[in-house]
Amino acid sequence: MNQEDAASNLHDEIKISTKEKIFNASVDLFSLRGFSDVPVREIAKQAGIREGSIYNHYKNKDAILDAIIDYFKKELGQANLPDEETVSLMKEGPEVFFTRGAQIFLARINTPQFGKIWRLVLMESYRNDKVREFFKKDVLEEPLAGWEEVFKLMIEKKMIKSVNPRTLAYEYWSFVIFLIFDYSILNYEEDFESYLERGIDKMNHHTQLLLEAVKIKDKQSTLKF
Amino acid sequence: MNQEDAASNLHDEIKISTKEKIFNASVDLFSLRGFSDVPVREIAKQAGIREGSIYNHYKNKDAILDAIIDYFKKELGQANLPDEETVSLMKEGPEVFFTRGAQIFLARINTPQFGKIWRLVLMESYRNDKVREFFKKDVLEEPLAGWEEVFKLMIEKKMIKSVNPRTLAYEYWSFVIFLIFDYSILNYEEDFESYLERGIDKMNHHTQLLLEAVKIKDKQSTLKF
DNA sequence: TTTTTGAACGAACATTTGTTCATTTCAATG
DNA sequence: CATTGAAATGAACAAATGTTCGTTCAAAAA
Repeated sequence: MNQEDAASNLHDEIKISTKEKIFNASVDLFSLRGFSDVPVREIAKQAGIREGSIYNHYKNKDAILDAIIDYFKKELGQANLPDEETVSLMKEGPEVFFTRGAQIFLARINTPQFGKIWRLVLMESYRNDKVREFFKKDVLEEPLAGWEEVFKLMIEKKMIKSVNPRTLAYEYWSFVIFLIFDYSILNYEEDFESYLERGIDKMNHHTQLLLEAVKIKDKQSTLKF
Repeated sequence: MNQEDAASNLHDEIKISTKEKIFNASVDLFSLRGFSDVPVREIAKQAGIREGSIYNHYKNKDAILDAIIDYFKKELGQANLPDEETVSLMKEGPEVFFTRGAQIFLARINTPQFGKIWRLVLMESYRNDKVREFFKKDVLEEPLAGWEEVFKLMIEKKMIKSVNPRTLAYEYWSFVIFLIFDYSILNYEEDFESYLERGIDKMNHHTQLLLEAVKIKDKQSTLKF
C-alpha cells in the first residue's frame, strides 16, 4: 500500500458502496471467465455479500453487464481528443501528430479497469448482441470514420501522398484493434499499464512504416527499427 | 442441391456417421453461441439423436470441443505452402509472391466449416486454456516466425530494404489476424467464401502499402487505391 | 435361426443455475 | 428513545445442466 492509500484510509476513508463492490467484482470475474461462466453467487462472494443482496442494486445478472458496458462507453467517449486539438497537433507534422496523439490517447485509458473491460468487451461481442453493437459502432466504425477524416485532411494539406484515406484509416486502426485483441487474449494477466508501454512502441513502428509508404519527399529516410 | 451432391446421393450414398453428425452439430452450435452456452441436449437434437447416445462417441462434452480443435489444427497445418514452393514463388518478385501466396493459402481454407471453427477458436481462446495455447502457438507464433524468415530472405536477396524482418512479419501477419477477427465477430453470418474474396482485396491493398514502404527502387510507384 | 455386440434410447440423478421473498438488521429520522 | 425504510439475509424454488445406466433395438456373426 502506498502513502496516498494509507493516508486516505486513515483520514479520508473512501466508502465503496455495495453497488460498486458488485460492479467491481463483476468486472474482475466476467473479464476473466466470461459472463455466462460466472455464477451470481460467486459475484456476491467476491463482493463480500450474499446473493440476494445483488438484486437490491441490479434488476438481474444481465443488468450488471449492461452497467459495465455503459460505464465503458462513457469513459471511452471522453478519451478522444477534441477536434481543435487534433487540428493544431497536425501542424506539427505527421510524425509528431501520430506519436503524440497515441501518447495522449493511451494516457487517458490507462487504468487497470480498462484493460479488464476491453477483454470483457471482446469476449462478449461473440455472445451478446448489445455488446457486439457497441463494439461495431463505437470501437470500429466511428473511429474509422474519424481517422478517415484525419487522413483526408493530411492529403489536402499535402502532408502525405494522395492515397485513398479510407484505406489509410483502415491500415492505422486495424493495427490498434490488433493490439487490443493481442492484449485481451494473450497478455491480459500482465499489467495493462506495462502492456500499453510496449504497445506504444509497436504503434510507433507501425505508423512510421505507414508514413514511409505515403510520404511525399523524394529522399528515402532510414527507418530506425 | 447441386449436381454432384445429387449424383452422390443416388449412386454413391454418403453415410454420415453418428459421430460426424455430433461433430457437425457441435461446430454449428458452438461457433454460434459458444461452448458453455450450448446444452448437450441441443447438440443431440440438432444431430437427430438423444442425449445419451452422445456418450457412446465422446467421453464428455469437453471431448467434442477437443476433437474440433484437433481437426482444425490438422487441416490448418496442411494449408501452408511447402518451403520449396515458397522459395520458387519468391523469384517472381515480392508483389507476385504476396498476391499469389495469399490466393493459394486462402483457396485451401475455403470451406464453410473453416469459417465457423475460426470463430469458435477466437471465442474459446478467452475461456479454454487448450484452445488459447493452440491459438498462441499455431496461429500467432509459428506463422510469425515463418514470415520473419520470408522477409529475412527478401532482404538478403535485396528485394526490399533492410528493415527489421520481425517488424515486417508483425506488420504482415497482424493484418491477417485482424481480418479473421473482423470476420469472426462482425461477418460470421456472411458466407465465409464471399468474405474471403473481399479479404483478399484488403490483403492486397495492405501488402502493396507495406511494399511501398520497403521497396528499394527510387522512383515512387503510384498506388492504385 | 440364434447369438452376440455395440449403438440408441430416455428416464433418472445430483448439481448448479438465476431469482424470489419473508424476515432480520441497522442506521437515519422523528 | 421509538419509528421507519432501505438494505442484507439465506432459505427456498423451479428450471436447466452434464452425466449415468438399465433397457431396447438392429444388424452382423455364428
